[in-house]
Amino acid sequence: MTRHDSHYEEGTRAEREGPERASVSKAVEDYLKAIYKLQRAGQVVTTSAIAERLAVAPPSVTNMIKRLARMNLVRHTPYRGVELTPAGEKMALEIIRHHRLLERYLAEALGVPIDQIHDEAERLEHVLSEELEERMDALLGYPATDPHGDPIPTKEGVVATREYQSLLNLTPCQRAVIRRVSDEDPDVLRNLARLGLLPEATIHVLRLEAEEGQIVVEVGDTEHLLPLALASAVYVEPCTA
Amino acid sequence: MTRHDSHYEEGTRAEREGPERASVSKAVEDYLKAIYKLQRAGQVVTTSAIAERLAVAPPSVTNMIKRLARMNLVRHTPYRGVELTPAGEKMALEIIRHHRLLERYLAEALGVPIDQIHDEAERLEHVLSEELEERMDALLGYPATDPHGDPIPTKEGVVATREYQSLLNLTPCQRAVIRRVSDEDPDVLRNLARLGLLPEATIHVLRLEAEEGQIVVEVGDTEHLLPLALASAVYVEPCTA
DNA sequence: CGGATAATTTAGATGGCTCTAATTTTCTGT
DNA sequence: ACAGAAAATTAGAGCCATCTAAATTATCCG
Ligand SMILES: [Mn+2]
Ligand SMILES: [Mn+2]
Ligand SMILES: [Mn+2]
Ligand SMILES: [Mn+2]
Repeated sequence: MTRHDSHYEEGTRAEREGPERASVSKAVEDYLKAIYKLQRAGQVVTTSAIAERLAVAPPSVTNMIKRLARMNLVRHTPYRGVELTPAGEKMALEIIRHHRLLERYLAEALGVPIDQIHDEAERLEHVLSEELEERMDALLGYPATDPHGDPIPTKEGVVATREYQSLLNLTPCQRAVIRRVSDEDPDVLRNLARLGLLPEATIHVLRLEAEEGQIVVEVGDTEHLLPLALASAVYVEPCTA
Repeated sequence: MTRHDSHYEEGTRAEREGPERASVSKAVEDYLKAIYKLQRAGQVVTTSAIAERLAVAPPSVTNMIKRLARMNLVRHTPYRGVELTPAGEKMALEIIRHHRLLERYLAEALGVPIDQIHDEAERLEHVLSEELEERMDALLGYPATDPHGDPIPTKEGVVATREYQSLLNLTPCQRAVIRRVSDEDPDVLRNLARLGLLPEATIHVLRLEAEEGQIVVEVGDTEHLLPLALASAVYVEPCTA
């Protein structure tokens, strides 16, 4: 064979991995992330909790757990649940860092609406290189949180967790700064964004209309009737002054 | 079971595909792109050519070709080669569009060096949403080419192919504008970038030193001895004036 | 033309990730 | 303490994408 040195333009480059991090599949990364989130939410992490979160069947989870255990990313006690090893936690935090940094980048640099950034980041997080991560981070000025107010773990895997209280706990006449909004439901998020109820905004609780299931708040100069469904997605830090 | 509506933050969203384009795997996309490139380079597209380009074994290619044929993305004549169907070509162009748009975005918006943009784009191209594609395109002002000078196919799948002549064909004293540089070899690319020999640059050929295997060119105000290895990667449009 | 050689395909296997159905273990309530 | 329910695992299967070794088909050349 005359080995004509492959003339390609955008084909796959020859393998030359270098001293990169252990490359794992998107599936593995998603499981680690799910386990991390469940673990951090308290309680022991069960097979069914993972299955529900990832929308897969329980046997798929058992199967994957065994693989993760073989890779020393989780510790598994059969019938009892899993726990991330330090290596597993490190990897989970790396992906979460990617996710939140991407969310911020998408919102800030590309103007993607806040209710769409999650899904975009969900796909991009698995293919973000360290190089690009660093560039985005620098370009954004090394942000501490994503647009939902969740902390961005550092490159070293340190995450500054802070608990804020629900807007529902505020009493009339109180002022507070929004610190976090739940990124669970895109619809809720879209509505919060429409009302300007996003992290860093200052709000003023005018009155509670519990019977009617709503709260009257002032944002900027306008009053809003806030249904509880929306209010419960907002976490705040009361003004001390 | 009490179906507690899954409280997740960044887990996989429930399936609600909508009227998206037929989602195919990264592998399928890579094969289509490879076939497109080979097809456009003339001749019939053989199993071994694809295998070499994608760095996989020939039986893997045969296997995938059958799958692509079943999906009506290629036409396969056993032992004779493959050809993209219109649907297959459309998909190939879509990925190439992603790739080149991403290259441009990475270079322009994130300052990624030109010799690194290819590999980054290679991973990102498979997860770029139409939404993001549109935003990047707009932000860049709807560019016609990528940083290597290759045309970016339109959303409709139209690609403006132009052939330029090699810098090697120029005669002494001729002036020309660089229109394209080969993106084959990152090292070559890095060296070209260092000398300012990138698309849109104007060069002036001072003399050919064929025996010594180099060309003396002027870029901006400085002279460079250009080894043939570099010169052969540069394609130009001679100045008519 | 026909044999050697090269290209391609077939055969058979593997790993990753998923599923359903069946089984086993754990939990819970009386 | 134990029966029934719930949760987890095992068993068995499938699809995707890859591999090596063997068989088949095409090409090339004397
Ligand atoms: Mn990273
Ligand atoms: Mn977030
Ligand atoms: Mn697209
Ligand atoms: Mn390019």
